[in-house]
Amino acid sequence: MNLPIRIVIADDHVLVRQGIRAFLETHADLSIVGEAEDAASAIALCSAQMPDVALLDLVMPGGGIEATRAIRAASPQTQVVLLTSFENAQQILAAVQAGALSCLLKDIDADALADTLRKAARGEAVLHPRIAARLMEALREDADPASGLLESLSQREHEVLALMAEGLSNSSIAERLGIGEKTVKTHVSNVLGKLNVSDRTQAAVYAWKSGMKQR
Amino acid sequence: MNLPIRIVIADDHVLVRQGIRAFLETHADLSIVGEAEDAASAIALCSAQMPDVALLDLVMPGGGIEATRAIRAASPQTQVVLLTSFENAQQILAAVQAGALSCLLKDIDADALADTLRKAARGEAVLHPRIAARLMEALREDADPASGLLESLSQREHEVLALMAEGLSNSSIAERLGIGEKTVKTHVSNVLGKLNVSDRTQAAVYAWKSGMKQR
DNA sequence: TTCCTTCTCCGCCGACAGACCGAGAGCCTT
DNA sequence: AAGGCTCTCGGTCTGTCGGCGGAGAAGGAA
Repeated sequence: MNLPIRIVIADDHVLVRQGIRAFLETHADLSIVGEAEDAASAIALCSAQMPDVALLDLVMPGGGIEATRAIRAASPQTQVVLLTSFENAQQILAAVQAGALSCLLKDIDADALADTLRKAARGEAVLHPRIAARLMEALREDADPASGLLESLSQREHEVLALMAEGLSNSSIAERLGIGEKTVKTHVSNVLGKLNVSDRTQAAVYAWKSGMKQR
Repeated sequence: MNLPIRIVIADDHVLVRQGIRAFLETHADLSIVGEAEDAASAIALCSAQMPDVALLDLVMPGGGIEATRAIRAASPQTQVVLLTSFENAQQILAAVQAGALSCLLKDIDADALADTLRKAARGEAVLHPRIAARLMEALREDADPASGLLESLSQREHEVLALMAEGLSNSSIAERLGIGEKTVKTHVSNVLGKLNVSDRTQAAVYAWKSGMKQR
């Protein structure tokens, strides 16, 4: 057996921290090297201790996501495992993109938590099944265009928008589609009108935000 | 107990289909209403049978992702569950965005498969833990900018680009940042030069493609 | 100090963008 | 046949964009 895995716990509820500590102390290979009750002290603690794993509550004073980002920046070898009571897909997505490795619900049992922490120390991610399900939902949602406005575009206008969204000028679009530049300008004007935006850049941004796939 | 869950299996290997069928037939509430060996016949079968769940191999002639998309379009009440041997995050992401509900690895045991199918019939998603881990990796990867060119931008230029990427005009950016429009134009010109693009739309597209997050 | 970068701002000017006007041809529904 | 939609193209005009050259102030590095 190697050195014990060094862990920092951050949660704004004392009871939760004590509970987790009590759970984890029954495992000899897990060592709790510090506790914090808000984002700022969690970040400071991780900067000082450089733990293997930081176990953070997603909702805590100062913000669990901000804490994740700061800890990952200050101490890259520290893997962040998030605990959450609720299943908010957007928050979880943001947390993952901020650098969180694993996400667990608080109803997890002690052995599974210990297992997740060991995996985290090795860089292996774990997603709670219910969280995974929510994440799937979220991904499916922002995958579907269904932004309404996009559907009002004609076939040709779609093509023109797609090329606009690649950064092409009117003349380049005309060349690519084999039509006149004046025609392209007409299509562009129609697209701007239908999308309710005032210039091609906003149209391109709209296309990207809507996840227009026809690249 | 309600009506049995109607399932279509699609896999290009006969042995796999027979194996799955043998597994599932031990469950009284699961009814296999058809088998297919490629995307085209799977789509046709689902259009005709309108099953509750389609169990597809991710790699099959015609493409599991295309099959997923077509089945979801032709028979929206059919939930798609994907089976895969490999853990390619990009493919899985694409599959989820094509409308797949759950993703499993082929090393799953029969009871877990049955459980996943029952959940799928109720619209509940299941992600295989190893797939979940890969998905997390992928999400973390395309979250980090690290596009090189972006790092040559100064702080102010970053801010200006971020606002360009939201579709703001020079005057709006000036207003937002509390500086003169001429100054904004200078920054914009510098950004265009550093990013090696010729207009603000291309810069905005670049920002989006690079996954610039500083919104 | 000197040099370099960054941020700020100025004027000039050509080029493209986008609005507004009209119009002909093809296609589909009524 | 009439009306509607789409795609095509034309002209005109105003505004913004973006390039070019210049410049002052502040801060850090050599």
